[in-house]
Amino acid sequence: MATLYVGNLPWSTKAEDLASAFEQYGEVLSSRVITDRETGRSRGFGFVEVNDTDADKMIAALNGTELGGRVITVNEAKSREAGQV
DNA sequence: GTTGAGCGTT
Repeated sequence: MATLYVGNLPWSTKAEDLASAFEQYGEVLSSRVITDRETGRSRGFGFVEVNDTDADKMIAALNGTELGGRVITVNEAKSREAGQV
């Protein structure tokens, strides 16, 4: 699988919003929106785990598109932990 | 009741 970084999200975006948007273009395994640790508010970005086979076309399909009224950024995420090799 | 570049959590 592959992890996608999704940035420039509106504050109101939730993990399920990412999932429903990405599911249209490929297989979404998991989705997560990063929220502030202390306030619990959205940080305006998140991550979506997708099938590696679909990752490339999903980035191309969703990067620069509109979600929740804002144009989002989609890239392959840098893994903080396992997933590399 | 806010903000706006950036890469999270066991």
